[in-house]
Amino acid sequence: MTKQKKVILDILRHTDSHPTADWIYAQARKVLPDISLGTVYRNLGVLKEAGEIMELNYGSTYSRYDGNPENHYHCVCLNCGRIIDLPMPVHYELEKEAANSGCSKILYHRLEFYGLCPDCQQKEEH
Amino acid sequence: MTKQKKVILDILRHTDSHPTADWIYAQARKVLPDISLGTVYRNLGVLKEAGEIMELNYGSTYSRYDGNPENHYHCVCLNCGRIIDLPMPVHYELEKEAANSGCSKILYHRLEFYGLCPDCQQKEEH
DNA sequence: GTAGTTGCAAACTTTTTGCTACCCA
DNA sequence: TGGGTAGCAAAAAGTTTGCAACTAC
Repeated sequence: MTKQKKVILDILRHTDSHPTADWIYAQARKVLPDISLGTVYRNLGVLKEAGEIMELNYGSTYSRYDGNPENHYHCVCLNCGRIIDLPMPVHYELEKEAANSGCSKILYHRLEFYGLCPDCQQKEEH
Repeated sequence: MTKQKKVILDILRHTDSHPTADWIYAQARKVLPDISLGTVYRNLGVLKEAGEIMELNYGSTYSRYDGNPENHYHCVCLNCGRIIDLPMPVHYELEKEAANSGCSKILYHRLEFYGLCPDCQQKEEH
């Protein structure tokens, strides 16, 4: 665990904003001004492999990262692009159903809802 | 509707392989040898906007396209990368639940299962 | 001491874009 | 004849990689 990796993990653990690699890089530079973008990507890859974080790619050309490795569901705002964690229970029974529909050996599933986040919804009402 | 757009839509409507832009380009060139990759991308974008097709990006650096614009669920094989359609019903009640958890104005949702496809599952057993 | 990691920069992949020419209603 | 597309090639955007120097243990 190098200090670079620690800083990156720290940043992800202390935000719920599902940031991009670039944003993480910018934050990390505030602590380690000489850190490089390559190192950020390398460590994000290592942390992902280790199951410490998750990589999300919901309808974008770039990835976002999630410091919470437990399965949980997301709301993706089609207006501002924000990704919000949803405090709803994970429906493992869906995996049984999918298995019966022809998907063998399911390890996990992902569920995202696309719409408007509360902020954008409110703005639209004005 | 130019002939290029028609060919691209035709290719997508007649496969269930969720192909990449590159694969579509290769197929299209068999019919229209002078078609360019830029045109493929442009038309995929237009068709997506028109709701004729869907763009999928499940854990890859590149997108795949789905000629079936109706919401349905997928099984992503972690071994061979294949994406399979699942003939299970769409659970719209999940959207109600998500709305109650803080996601306003939900337009649609996506659900994917990650695991092994029947082929890879079988190979693993040997 | 050394195995693994960094910073840097160049390379790579996928997708987008600018431009001129073309096609067809 | 003119508005919308195509083809081409160059550029953009995001990510990965090779390498010499450096770190952490």
